[in-house]
Amino acid sequence: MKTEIRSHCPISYTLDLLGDKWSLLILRDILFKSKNSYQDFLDSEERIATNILASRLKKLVEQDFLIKKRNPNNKKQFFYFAAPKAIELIPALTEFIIWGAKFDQHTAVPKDFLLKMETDKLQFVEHTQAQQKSLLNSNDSYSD
Amino acid sequence: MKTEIRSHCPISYTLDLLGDKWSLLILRDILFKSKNSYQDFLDSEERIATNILASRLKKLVEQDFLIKKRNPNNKKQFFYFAAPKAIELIPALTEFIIWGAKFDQHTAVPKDFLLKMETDKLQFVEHTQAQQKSLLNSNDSYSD
DNA sequence: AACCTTTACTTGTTTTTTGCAAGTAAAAAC
DNA sequence: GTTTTTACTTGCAAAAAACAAGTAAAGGTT
Repeated sequence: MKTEIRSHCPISYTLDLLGDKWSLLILRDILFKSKNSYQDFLDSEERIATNILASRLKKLVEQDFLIKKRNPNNKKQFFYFAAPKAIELIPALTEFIIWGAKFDQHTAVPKDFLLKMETDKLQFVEHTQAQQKSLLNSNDSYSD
Repeated sequence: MKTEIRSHCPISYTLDLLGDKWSLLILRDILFKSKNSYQDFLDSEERIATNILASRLKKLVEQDFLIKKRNPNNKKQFFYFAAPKAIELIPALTEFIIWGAKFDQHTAVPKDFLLKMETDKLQFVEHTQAQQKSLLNSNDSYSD
């Protein structure tokens, strides 16, 4: 899978890597919902197709957004962890959360949660990033 | 054009509205590059096709991201202005700029500009938003 | 040891979206 | 009155996504 880069405008570049229907939703599952396996992603309510999921995971690993590791307790299962390139997307995705919650009349985000998130935005971002970094480090020893 | 909403997760919702290959690039042109007309958008280096541009502009107007107005000095030309729903995307797009500039080895963004943007992020965001709001207001009197 | 389940995919086909080339139509300029 | 500008539309080809089904290996169950 080759990703065509339309230009070196930073917004365009980001969209070329991640601006399809599913890549950012997989990253959302990992970064904000503690999901890590193929089956976890399949179970998400947006219902990604198996072939699309497989091809997106492959691309995200190839492009260093995700790191794929065997579950040491179950040789047939793999876990996907956020690499630094993905962890650095947390500020942008946080702004998407704020925007989406503000303009979706039927948003799943509770009002008080949103309010807290907006006032303590930096804290929320840094806390989420620290969480992902420690997850990544704690599994450093695993193979694959 | 009907937009299917996959879920009311705010990230998913945002992507359902804007997560195609071109919508956010049109908004970038308006929000960050002072572009406002059909011809301006066609001239962008990413080379959108005319039919796609027309259909995206229609959708963005229908969904209240953009306001379409006649050029009062040239009856055949239209201008597209960012509505509040688009102006509120500036924080998210700013994070995309920062991310894209950081991870694209060949980014068009100069290092010192990026550094200034990161340290004075809030100021950059608010300045860009204020600019767009005044543009919108100053054209309030135009018809269409 | 044989069978069933879990897990992570792949394959083949249909549908939807995008891309490309050309054409239209009305206002404006010359 | 002819050409140019501006904003599109149309028709067809190519690419991407969606859907349904199948594969294959590891693990668990009897």
